[in-house]
Amino acid sequence: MPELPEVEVTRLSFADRIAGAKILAAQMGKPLRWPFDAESGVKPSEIVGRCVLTVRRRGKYLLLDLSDGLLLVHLGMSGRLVFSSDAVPPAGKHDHFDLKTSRGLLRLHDPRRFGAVVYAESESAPIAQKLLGKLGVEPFGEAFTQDYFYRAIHQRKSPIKQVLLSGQPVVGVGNIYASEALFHAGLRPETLASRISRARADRLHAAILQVLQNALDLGGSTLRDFANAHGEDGHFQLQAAVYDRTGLPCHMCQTPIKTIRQGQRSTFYCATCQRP
DNA sequence: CACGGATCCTGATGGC
DNA sequence: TGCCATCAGGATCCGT
Repeated sequence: MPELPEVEVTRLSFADRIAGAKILAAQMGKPLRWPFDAESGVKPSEIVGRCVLTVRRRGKYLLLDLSDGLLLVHLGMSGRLVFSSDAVPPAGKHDHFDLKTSRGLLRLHDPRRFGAVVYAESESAPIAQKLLGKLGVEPFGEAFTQDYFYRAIHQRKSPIKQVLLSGQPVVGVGNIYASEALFHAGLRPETLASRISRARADRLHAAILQVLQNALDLGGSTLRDFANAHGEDGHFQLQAAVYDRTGLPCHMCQTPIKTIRQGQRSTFYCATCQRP
């Protein structure tokens, strides 16, 4: 479910409220993508008594810095975090991680269980490096320049849509925003990344930033079940230009939006507004 | 090494 | 109603 905007919206919705909280209990439910103690050997109960200092984001991961060590949290496809200071109902069928703190309960709800909560001693620990080490640059970071982007995609032989999804040149762009960015850049998703001109790469670079920023401003996309940690929906989906609009008229030219399959994922585009 | 495909899991939806 | 196939916001692993 969550791409960069949704992860960042989630982070912003509870980071300040949990900062400084003391951990009173930590419990895992059903297994997630990786065990909590993968490579570290540290069990949930061992972080009791530590404090949550800050909540950062790297790509689609949330990093909870503890007074000792950190937690890497990933929402996968269907994950959602809820943070509440009020009385909270007992863990349900799809609640797979509870972090009880002095400021409230942080709970991971994740029906498909592609998400993860993993402990690492530090960002340089093997497990942290395994998960974060190969990520591309942050779209809103200084390293994401037009030069960098053009050179990076110029070396890639795959269709540009797949390159955006790979998290390689740049992190945070998932299935919704890849289609949206390509629409705003007027680029066909099947276009081989290596064949994109500098001028069009620049347009795509700008489109990625614009689409992600716009989604952030709107609180993310709520297609099925996304909500921030307060339980509030996002509104980006209401203005998606192509995503999930198969057969509906393009807002720019009225041509029906097309869907294709790329690497087991749906891609949406306008065959008139977007050129190879 | 870069690429494409299979894969993890549960639930919603649509056709018959 | 039931059954089956397909699809869903991710990303790793494995074979080529």
